[in-house]
Amino acid sequence: MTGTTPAVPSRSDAVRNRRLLLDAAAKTFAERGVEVSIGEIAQRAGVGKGTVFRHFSSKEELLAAIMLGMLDELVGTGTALLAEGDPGRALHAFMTAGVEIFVRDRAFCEVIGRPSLQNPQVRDAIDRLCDVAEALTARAREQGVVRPDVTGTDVALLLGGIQRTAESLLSAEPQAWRRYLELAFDGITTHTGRTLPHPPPRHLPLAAPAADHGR
Amino acid sequence: MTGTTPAVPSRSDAVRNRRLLLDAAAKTFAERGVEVSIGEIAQRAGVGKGTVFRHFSSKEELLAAIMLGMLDELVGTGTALLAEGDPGRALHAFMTAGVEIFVRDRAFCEVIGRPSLQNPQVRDAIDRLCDVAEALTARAREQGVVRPDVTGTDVALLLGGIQRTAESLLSAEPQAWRRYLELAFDGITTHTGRTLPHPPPRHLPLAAPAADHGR
Amino acid sequence: MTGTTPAVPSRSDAVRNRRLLLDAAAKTFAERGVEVSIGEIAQRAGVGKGTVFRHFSSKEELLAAIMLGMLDELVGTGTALLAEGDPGRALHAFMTAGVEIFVRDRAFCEVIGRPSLQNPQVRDAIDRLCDVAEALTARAREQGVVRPDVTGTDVALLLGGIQRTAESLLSAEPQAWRRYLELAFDGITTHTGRTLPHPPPRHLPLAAPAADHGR
Amino acid sequence: MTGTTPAVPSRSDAVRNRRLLLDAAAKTFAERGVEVSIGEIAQRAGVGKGTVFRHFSSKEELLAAIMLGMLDELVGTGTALLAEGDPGRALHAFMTAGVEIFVRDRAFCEVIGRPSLQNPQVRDAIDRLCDVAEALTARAREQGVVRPDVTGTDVALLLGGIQRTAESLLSAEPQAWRRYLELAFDGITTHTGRTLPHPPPRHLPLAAPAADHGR
DNA sequence: GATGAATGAGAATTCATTCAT
DNA sequence: GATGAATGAATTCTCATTCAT
Repeated sequence: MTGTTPAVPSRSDAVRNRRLLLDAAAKTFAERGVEVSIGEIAQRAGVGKGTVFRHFSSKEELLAAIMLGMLDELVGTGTALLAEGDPGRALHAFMTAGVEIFVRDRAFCEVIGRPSLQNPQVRDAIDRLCDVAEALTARAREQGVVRPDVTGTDVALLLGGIQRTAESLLSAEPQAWRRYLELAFDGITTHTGRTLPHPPPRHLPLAAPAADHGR
Repeated sequence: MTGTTPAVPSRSDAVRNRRLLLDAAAKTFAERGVEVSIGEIAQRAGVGKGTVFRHFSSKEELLAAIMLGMLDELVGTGTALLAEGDPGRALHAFMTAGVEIFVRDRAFCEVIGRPSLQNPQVRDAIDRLCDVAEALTARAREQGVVRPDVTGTDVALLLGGIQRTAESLLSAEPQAWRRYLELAFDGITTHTGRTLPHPPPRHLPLAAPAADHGR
Repeated sequence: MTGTTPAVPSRSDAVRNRRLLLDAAAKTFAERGVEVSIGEIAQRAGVGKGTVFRHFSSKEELLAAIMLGMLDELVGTGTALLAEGDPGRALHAFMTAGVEIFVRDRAFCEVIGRPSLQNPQVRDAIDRLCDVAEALTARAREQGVVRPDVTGTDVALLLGGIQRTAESLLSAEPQAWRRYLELAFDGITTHTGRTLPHPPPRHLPLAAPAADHGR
Repeated sequence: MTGTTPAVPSRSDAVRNRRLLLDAAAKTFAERGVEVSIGEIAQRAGVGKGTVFRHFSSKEELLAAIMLGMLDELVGTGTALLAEGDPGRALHAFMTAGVEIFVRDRAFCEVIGRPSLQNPQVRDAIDRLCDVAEALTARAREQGVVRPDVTGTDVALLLGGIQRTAESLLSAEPQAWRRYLELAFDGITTHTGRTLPHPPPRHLPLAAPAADHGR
């Protein structure tokens, strides 16, 4: 209903294959990035290439399905953390979980927030992510833990930025991202009195292709 | 003298074509990223494909030449800023210049700090960049503007992270990166009393291939 | 099972295409030598270029498959001739069959015994060829038909030499090679009392690249 | 007069460059075969690529000039050997000198007698070579040293065949060709009573392209 | 439904030859 | 005359996607 591909197949072997496929694709995309060939994913899943295209009408859509899963997992984590008593601690835990996803998954880094990923379901999931990030941020802001001009979207955007900062260190120092998470956390929690120079974004617009770079 | 490719050819037509080529490549890489084909760059420069390979023995080398120019420009800016009286202001200006390069150039973002870029000259330029970043950072640190546990390499790494944070906003709001630059600057200038959780990196190791992601 | 490429695909269309491909490649290599492009072979087989690479992972491998077939055919002929009562006649028939392959196939001439052909299966087939040549030669030697200092490897090497001797005559006189086969056969069967000046080779070492010529 | 390229340039630097070029081309072709690029030869000669084409209107023509020199050297050797008292010894020495050229020069092997080399001057030189080979062979034949049905052209053709026989051994055993020279020499000197099955060729026809294989 | 075979556009790179300097 | 810059056709190989089995 949300595309050309049935969300859930009826035959039991089809259900099983879809599961195998998602698992194999998740692992392969995570390790090798979006450039992996469909053939390799199919092989790793133990199915034929045609089966991939039966379940997902394009590579793009398969990738989107994987992203969706990760985004929703993070949304779930954030939602659960809303129950945590200490708003600052909750926000920190949420950011930790978010950066961990980026650190763990190469394809996720490569496409999240990039114009190449136009899938509407993913956009919706990103909106949900911003919402839960905003909820967590609002609590912390109200308690004075976070500076008043920082939003949930800022927080969501920072996740990828933190991973990117640490990226070249990670193979030698897999935990290096924690350093930059802390730096960023200090940046948003501290109130220096200065106001941030640019108004906070409301949505992540997934810019039109080829427009996110170059003047 | 700096490799297999003469840095500057002697004949006037070659000089002119090299210039056209570098300009076209810089623009094309900046706008479209490293995936652009040599054919497109050649076309844009108004020369044949073969001419590209006469001047640069591979696509990789052409890309490295472009990167080198940008890195050295930034190193020059940083060096000049060492003469600025206010260390904090100098560091801020340096970071602004750095992020601007990332924001302007898609290919730069795609390869800096990634294992795919193994060119030794580029590595040297990155070392120089870290050196000047360290010099600027040390001055600011000594004056108490920057927290004692932040290094020049941290600062260099942050440049890409700041761009990445703003990336998806830039097509709609080209100046949005300034917001995240400020956030990051606050993060490094403020001393909350907490110590950063991971020891500061000394070098940018240009991580071993295929190891910067995945578990 | 004999490498990365399945020796025989299971689907009938694949079997058919593989057959078309091998036939087209064999003919084209035979007529035009190793320099023919994959595109031409594909065209001649009536398939797309990609299909060639599906069946054989590189041009090199396709060529090796063709060579292997011819070598094994000759090994089979030699083995059958071991049952022939007259050892001299059997050896002669083997050499005839061998030179005929060289005469028929340009690519075979171009790569057999050359360092460019490193395929281990082909090397094994050449070893088998030397073995059967040695078996045939030994029988003839024991009967005094062949001089005592001539080996099976000599015989194997002579096959290419005989074709090469006649090569420039063949387009005008397709049977001219028989003349030089006879000359060579007389050379190995006669015992003049003189000893050959160089010790007989045991193996065909497939010389290290770039070392088979030049001082 | 024999082409578009002046046989001998008049300016002294041109004379010198032609010499440098021929020397460099001879060495390079000998070591690396006909596939070497003109650029490499030019570099080795210390001249520009354009200079090569000023002296020789195509790569083909440069190659022919080199071949010509080697053929004429061998013709000279053969002519001198006509003065040797022992006809068998003279023929043997001639063949030794001939095979040595093939062994020493990779490009020579690759093109002599092949349809790709259509140069008329080279054809004439090959005719001269056959003539001197015939003169040497005739003397030996008349003395009963060589069988009556072997001609000078047979001898000329055998030179390449002998090299080809030994080819794959030469990197490990640089003198291995002597073994096959002896075998061939025994073949032509012995008279077994059998008659060679194919009539002797008179000329080396340099077959039309693409016709020397196939069928 | 599953399979994997076929396709063919597209990429980087090489090099003989031409021609402006 | 000498130079070396420019050219562009040609090559091998990859891979998302389609479709016959």
